[in-house]
Amino acid sequence: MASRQSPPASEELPRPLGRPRATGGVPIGSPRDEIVAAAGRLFADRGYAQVTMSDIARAAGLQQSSLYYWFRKKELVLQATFAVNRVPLEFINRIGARSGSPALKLYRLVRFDTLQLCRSPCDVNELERLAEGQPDLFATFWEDRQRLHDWIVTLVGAAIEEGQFVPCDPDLVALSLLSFDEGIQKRFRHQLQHGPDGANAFRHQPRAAEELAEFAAGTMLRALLKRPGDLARLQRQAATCGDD
Amino acid sequence: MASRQSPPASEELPRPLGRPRATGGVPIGSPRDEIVAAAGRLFADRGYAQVTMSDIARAAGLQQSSLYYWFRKKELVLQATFAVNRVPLEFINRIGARSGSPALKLYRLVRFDTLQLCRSPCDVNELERLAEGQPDLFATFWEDRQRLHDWIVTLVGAAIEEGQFVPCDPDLVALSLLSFDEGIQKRFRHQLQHGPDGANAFRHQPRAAEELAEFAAGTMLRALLKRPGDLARLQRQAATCGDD
DNA sequence: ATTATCTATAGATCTATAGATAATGC
DNA sequence: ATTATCTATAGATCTATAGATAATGC
Repeated sequence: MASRQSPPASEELPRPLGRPRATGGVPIGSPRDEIVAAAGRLFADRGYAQVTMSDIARAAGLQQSSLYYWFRKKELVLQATFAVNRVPLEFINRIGARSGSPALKLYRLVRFDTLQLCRSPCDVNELERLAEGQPDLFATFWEDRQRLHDWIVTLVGAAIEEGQFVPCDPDLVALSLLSFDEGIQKRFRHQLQHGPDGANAFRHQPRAAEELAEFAAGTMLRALLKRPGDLARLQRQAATCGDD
Repeated sequence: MASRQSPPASEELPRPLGRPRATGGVPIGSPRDEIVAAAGRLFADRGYAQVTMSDIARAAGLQQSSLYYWFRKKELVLQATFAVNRVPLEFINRIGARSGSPALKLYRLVRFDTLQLCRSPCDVNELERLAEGQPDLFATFWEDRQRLHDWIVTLVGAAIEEGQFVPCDPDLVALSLLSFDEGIQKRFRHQLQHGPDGANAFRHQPRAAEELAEFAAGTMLRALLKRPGDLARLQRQAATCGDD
């Protein structure tokens, strides 16, 4: 466990294998991880389609074609950026396993999903478009999302059953919740992409992802609860055992 | 007013000016309108970026380069498809002028906006991305959207003032409402783009734009109303004087 | 002469591949 | 020998322009 992770910091880095980079730079960790990190930042900044392999290479200190040593296709870079933060489903299971009413679980779920979408490297709408052409590459992402949908349907059904929610169509609610999260995510990104100065930026106050996630969950739950007054208690419960 | 719009249908169409088309086809109305209509269908189908000038030309019965006689740039085609259904702001003014509580107006607004986004030729997210690079071309679209945002802020503020809504941040509400509409719109489109068979399509029941719009407005209003029981009356009021 | 089309192609932009090269490891 | 880079470039795909051409209108 306490294996030598690195030699004393004062010593010189051991020269890595292979031909040295033209930039003279030396990768700190694994070159692959550095590429993925750089790509993630660029995708989040400009959107996948607007980022070229040249951009990624430059950001990672490589020539364009050297990227192909690590990733055979551009889509594989994106895939890798998603593999990095693939906690969602695990987290969903954790929420599911914990105690609490269906409403509380739903609150946590919406909050978490919004937050997670805001933080992931690329706009879910863009991923969707890419996934159309490459069903296999992004299969896990869509499976996760589908499972989330199905689980929301279950939770909403249970909450109606228990009389906690007003009667409604669970499938329609699930679709709406996810749409809401995705819509919020998009606004959050857009706000980042232009900054407060841009003439094209929407003029609304800048919002933190946490604030948006909390508000989204609160709004949706209030709409669903038979007694909206219960929301405050729900929010206290969701806050006490901090999950994210 | 009763000017001859066309000769009796049985007669031959008068040959239009210019070199005949290679396909032999003859435009029914204005070639420009036909191009815009064809482009609108294609954009809605596949998304703007996935449609090339060749695609549009073929759909309109022309060679690719002939398009440039009518539209100097691809973006201008998109702009024209939006000019076609540019009712939104006018409609918003109509809602504003009519009688009714702020809550009722907001209900109508959300419903209308969702419907309008679902029906417009291209995904609002995609338009957003394009508008970044071409601020001037799509200025009116963004102005409309911004005005919508500002007006929602006003309405929400008024509803809080009157004690109809629970206390909340009007700017955050406006941002959320528009995000919701845009998210719903995206799902609606995706459902269309793949049909019920596609392996990548989200497995939720297919929904009509009207149903989604009604549900979105209802959900959001219920979340905001101090007495959620008022929603039913609101919906009756919104239904009686059919606006769309 | 004017209009609306055509054919042909320049030019830009990316992805991806081929093959050379400069390190280390054994 | 292996590894990881480099340079150079083929190939694909689109947008947009240049200039020819085939109609009608006057």
